[in-house]
Amino acid sequence: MQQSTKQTQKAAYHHGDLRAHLVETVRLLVEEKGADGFSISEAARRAGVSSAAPYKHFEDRREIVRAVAVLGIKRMRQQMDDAARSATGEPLAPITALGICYAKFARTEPGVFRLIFGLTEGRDDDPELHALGMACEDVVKREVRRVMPEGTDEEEIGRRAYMLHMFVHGHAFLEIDGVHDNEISGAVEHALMADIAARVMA
Amino acid sequence: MQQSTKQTQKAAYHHGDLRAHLVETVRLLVEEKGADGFSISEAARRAGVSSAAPYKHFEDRREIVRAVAVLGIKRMRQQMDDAARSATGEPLAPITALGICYAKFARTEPGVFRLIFGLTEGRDDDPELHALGMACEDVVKREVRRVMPEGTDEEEIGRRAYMLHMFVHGHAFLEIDGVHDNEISGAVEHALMADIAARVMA
DNA sequence: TGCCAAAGTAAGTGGCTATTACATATGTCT
DNA sequence: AGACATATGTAATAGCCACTTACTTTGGCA
Repeated sequence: MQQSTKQTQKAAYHHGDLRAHLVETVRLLVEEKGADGFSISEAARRAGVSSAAPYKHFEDRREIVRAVAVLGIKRMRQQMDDAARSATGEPLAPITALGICYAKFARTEPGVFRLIFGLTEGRDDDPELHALGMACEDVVKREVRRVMPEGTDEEEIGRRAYMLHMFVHGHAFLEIDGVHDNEISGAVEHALMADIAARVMA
Repeated sequence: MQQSTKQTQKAAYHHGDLRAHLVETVRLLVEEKGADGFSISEAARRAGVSSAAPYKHFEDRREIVRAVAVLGIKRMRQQMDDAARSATGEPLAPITALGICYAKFARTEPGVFRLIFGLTEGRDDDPELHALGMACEDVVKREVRRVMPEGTDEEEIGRRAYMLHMFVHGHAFLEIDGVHDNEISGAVEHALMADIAARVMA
């Protein structure tokens, strides 16, 4: 049934690809009301199917939400990779770009961003999500390695990458949670990220 | 009815101070199952009252959870203040201590920590919680001000305080969410925090 | 063509939030 | 002391939700 993803064209069965349709509907609901602010019944209603239909495609509620998180983290990793690779100019530009990208993702998809990071439910030490998180970490390490002197200890690289992660992760959360009053413009954020990158890599 | 808080001694009415008893029960449930992982009915059951009883003391579920968050953030602010004031030695010691304190709170009360920071429900731009958050921020600013050259721009102080906050906030979340594999011992965390403090205040 | 498995529905179970109507305890005022 | 208003509790209920079960429809294929 789900060996490929060309079902989109087939407009299969009754409703087309209900599984994918549900995941997208739930993604929107996660953004709209938070991961715990909506019901699967509501998602089914929006998708135009009965409240029992989702359970033909997913074990339970958690699994649906988990699917949204998995797609989200993959999207995030891709964006990080793109941002780092397309950054040019100063040596620290890719690292700065990574920070901006991270914050931008959180701002654009705060619901999914929160979901990804274990808040509430949907991922209690899930191995797949953990592995995908590591894949993001690897992007950061790759860029750190590129800037550090050749032959630098892997442990030191991990330490720097972690510091960078701490920074941007905190920044992302503080911003989407509105903990600080000051609105941060793009230019200010760029300067902040560049400053952080310089301090951490110094 | 609630003009004071000396009800504790009075062991009032049927159950003693059910309001406070409920808040404590819910605090434990928040730690046990997360802010969205339990029901008010469950809390009522644990407190030994009917499922309607909580609604004599709180408007709705959100208000109960909010009460837990308010107590939590007050506790956090107090601990931060204590940590900063009792730190001695190097000039940056209070700032390092603040970071350690923040991370320790998150580790000790991860459920409440997540709750405080707007995740999920219970505080949508709540003014009281926002004000209490600012009170924490003020502690950090006070210590930053003490270290910076006299007469430093308030804006610059805010910027440094924010950088510190970004760091420790990110660290706290990454740790309680188990994003990284490496376990962090007390000594390593101290070194990390001191390193961070030095980089930010440089 | 006829059969089977996939995908859907309707109806039901048990739990949750919150409300309503009712019962009981308490402190106060006389 | 007695009586009342009010604070505090319960039982019963409505409406929603997650999830299950039994049944129906549909598309692909032997």
